[in-house]
Amino acid sequence: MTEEKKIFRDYVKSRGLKHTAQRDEILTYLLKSGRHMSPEEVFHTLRERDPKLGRATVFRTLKLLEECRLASRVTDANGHQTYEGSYGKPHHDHMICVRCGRTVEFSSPRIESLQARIARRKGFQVQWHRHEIFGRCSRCENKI
Amino acid sequence: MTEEKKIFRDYVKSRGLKHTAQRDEILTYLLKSGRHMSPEEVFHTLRERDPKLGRATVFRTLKLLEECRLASRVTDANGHQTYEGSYGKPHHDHMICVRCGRTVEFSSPRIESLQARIARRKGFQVQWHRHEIFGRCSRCENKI
DNA sequence: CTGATACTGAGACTCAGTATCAAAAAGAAA
DNA sequence: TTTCTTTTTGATACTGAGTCTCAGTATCAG
Repeated sequence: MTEEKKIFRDYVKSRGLKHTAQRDEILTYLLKSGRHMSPEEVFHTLRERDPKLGRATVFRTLKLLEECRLASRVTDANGHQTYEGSYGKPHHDHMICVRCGRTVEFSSPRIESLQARIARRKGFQVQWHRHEIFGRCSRCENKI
Repeated sequence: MTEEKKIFRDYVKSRGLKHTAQRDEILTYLLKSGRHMSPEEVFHTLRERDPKLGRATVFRTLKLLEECRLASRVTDANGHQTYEGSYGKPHHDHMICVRCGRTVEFSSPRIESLQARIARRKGFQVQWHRHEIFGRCSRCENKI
């Protein structure tokens, strides 16, 4: 059993929740894919294997995975929410290509610390942030 | 006639579009309010004066105002889109209180330039970005 | 004034996400 | 393994933001 799965089981147990086959499937699929995925995409793919899987379960589970920090939520170029497996990954933000949708991760301790300083100055307690840069990736630079 | 209205008329004309009473009302209202407003809020308020105003017109017009840089779009704490009049305002980002919804503007040339450098390094052509910090504002710091 | 064209509003539609609730599954304890 | 409580599930209906369509209407250049 992977590290992530153990964390998930522990989290679930510690909160008095229950471990289920559906939750396990969703976690497994998200981890395996290694990409950003929309709830809808997860739903449709897993539904092919298990035609009884419900939409709501997927949404609920992804939210749960976000809560226990195994997944993180990212807004894509069209304003929709997607999730990515985030265990062991340090915090990072995204550049999103408006043409092909490809995302490139970036992180900048210097931006983070400037951000923290600005917030402090305005009396703001930071809980989380979202820093998304939209534009064209190198591959799409000169295309229509 | 305000500067903004002139810009709007010119933009509309230059694109071969037409100036209408509805568009004017929506622009006027957005400018007067000076706040971030959801399309729905604009719609309901203006609808009271003009019961024939259509939802779609509001959405279309706000998008048009965004195109000609008279308004800018900001995601609120619940992930919904809002607009604010942005003419003459330099670019800025937002800190959003997750308790009361209040937004505080900030701008940091240093963050902007770090961002530009990172993008350049990854071969990314920046078109726009969104940097939103969520947390608690000073007034809500100690509340439930 | 007139005609070409853009715009409008009504309403149907889409799509992401949520609420509800009865039936099913989990898992602790016996 | 059986029982019992609690959580979870999936079907379904719903919500709310935003889009599409289209017939009728307004704008404005000539």
